[in-house]
Amino acid sequence: MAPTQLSEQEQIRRKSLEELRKMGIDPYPAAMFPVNVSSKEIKEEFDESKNNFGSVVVAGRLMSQRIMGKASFAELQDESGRIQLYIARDEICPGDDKELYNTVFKKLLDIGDFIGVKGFVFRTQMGEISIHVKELVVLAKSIRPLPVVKEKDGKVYDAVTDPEFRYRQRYVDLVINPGVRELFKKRSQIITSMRELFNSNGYLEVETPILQPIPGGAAARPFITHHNTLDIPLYLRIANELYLKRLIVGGYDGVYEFAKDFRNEGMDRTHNPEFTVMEIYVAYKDYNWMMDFTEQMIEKVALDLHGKTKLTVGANEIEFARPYKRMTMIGAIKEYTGIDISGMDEGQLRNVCKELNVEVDETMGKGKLIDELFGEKVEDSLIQPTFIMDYPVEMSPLCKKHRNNPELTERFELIVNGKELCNAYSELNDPIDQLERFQEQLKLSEKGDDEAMFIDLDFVRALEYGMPPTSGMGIGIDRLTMLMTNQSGIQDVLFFPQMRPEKREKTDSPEKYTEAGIPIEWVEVLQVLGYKTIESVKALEKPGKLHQEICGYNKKNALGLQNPSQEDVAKWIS
RNA sequence: GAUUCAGUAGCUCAGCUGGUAGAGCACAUCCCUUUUAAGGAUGGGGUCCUGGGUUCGAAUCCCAGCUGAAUCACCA
Repeated sequence: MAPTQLSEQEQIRRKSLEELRKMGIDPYPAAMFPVNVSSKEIKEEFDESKNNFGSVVVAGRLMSQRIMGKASFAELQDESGRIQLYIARDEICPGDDKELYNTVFKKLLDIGDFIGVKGFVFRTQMGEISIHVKELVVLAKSIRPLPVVKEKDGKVYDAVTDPEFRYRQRYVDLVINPGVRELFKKRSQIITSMRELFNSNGYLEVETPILQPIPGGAAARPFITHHNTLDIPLYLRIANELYLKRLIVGGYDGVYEFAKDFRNEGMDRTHNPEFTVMEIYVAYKDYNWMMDFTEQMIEKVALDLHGKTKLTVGANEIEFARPYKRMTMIGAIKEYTGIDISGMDEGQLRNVCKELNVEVDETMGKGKLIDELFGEKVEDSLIQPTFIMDYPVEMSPLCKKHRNNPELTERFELIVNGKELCNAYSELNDPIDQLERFQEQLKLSEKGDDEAMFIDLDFVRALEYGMPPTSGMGIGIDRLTMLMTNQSGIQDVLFFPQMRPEKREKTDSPEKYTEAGIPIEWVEVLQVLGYKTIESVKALEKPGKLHQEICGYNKKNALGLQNPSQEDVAKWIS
């Protein structure tokens, strides 16, 4: 009997796998299985009086078994949900051979196995819609036990709640925790809903480069990589703005892209290194139009998803119905602090910040100071959807100056639940102004701002050919999903949030041990005892301790191996 | 990056002021003709995250580390 590192349950399942094979049943058959209905359709549409569903074929995971003599109940889970199976021995084994029921179903099948069944739908005495099974086949064996989560009247028992487990093994989370698959369907539906709106307006869905020689369109630290053939650095995009505007130059009236962006910054409950944004650019529009359009989009998303516009998010009720409140940034600061900062110079602003205990430092210019004021004193208070308009020009190098005030820009953000959700501009299309703004950014960068934008001369060249007046808007899809599904962490709306890599212990091959003079039969023992590398054996100082450990293990587990002498063990170590 | 909390069976968790490692579910064996989170009985299963220290004795106390979470800081 070989020692093993598999748990008892895993060993049993592997044994069952072999038993199935011995019985001539392929635990991983290749042939397609002709499913003709989902569990959800059956539950929704079954009508006893019509006796519809007289012949159904369904497949999924076996999630529970309740065996009562020659009849059993089981639960089958497919993508749409669960349905109860009624399995009677003499129904699935009409002849003399009762192995399929007695051995395969009762003994060799486990929770998590994929099976397929054929039968008819009926209602049990307890009133539950069930499938009376006539035929049962094994579709795929599961050899790793699934945590068992139970649900009764909407109450969940023994849910797997450990975030590390849920995020690292999302496939398990999806199988066992009710609602998780549904949540990610909602995410998809949000995107579909937006796409419908854009397409119905005739805007074109496009794709632009993820690998960019100049990471533009936002202020953020990029990931950097290297292209071997060109032998140049390439950056993973931090935004798709500049490429989409090039397409407006090229003559499209409306373009949009659902894009993964990458930022090499901190990770927390609202930041993942890769995240999804949607950016849209529409020619001949301005930011006023875009505010209307954004409202329309958000309202539609809420309605399509929930059939209503008033949603609970955390402790708040949020009304997503149009129209949303609109305030200028300076107006909002005035409203929430009582201080009118319009016309103030840098020194005055700095004093205001000090007065209000807003932390500032020497590198901050006028725009940054106003931004800090807003972020500290206003943003958190804006729970209901609110457009904040007219940001200082220093903060918005890609945005057109305000038509009435050259210190401001025609920019708005949509703030919901105290957090920014959308960002939009009347896009800057003056190539000379654009180049100057880039040069301003370069100065910031020389001052040590590692998030200042790079100069993209090709983009300036594109603007020189002429770009029509255009309005653009970007929205974080992950954050939108969090809002719309009432999730508090970005990790909960990403299938595979970024995690520190799992530490896997290095394990040496048995050859390495035998090369060091250790007999093959002791290798697995050593590894089970935690000496997974030959170095870890060599690192030991006292052969006596190891000798005792392995002899003890041999005795305890009745392996029947001939114990080595202490001298032998000492040779392994030396 | 700072502070706090957590890590015990496949899963959810208990384990007090240090004294033989526990429950439920899951698993195994047996009994049972239709159950509803779970029919009954019996049983197996543990690197108490890792490494040090204190102690006659550590899951428990101390130190360091690993992993995760929360709060804060930073951050288009």
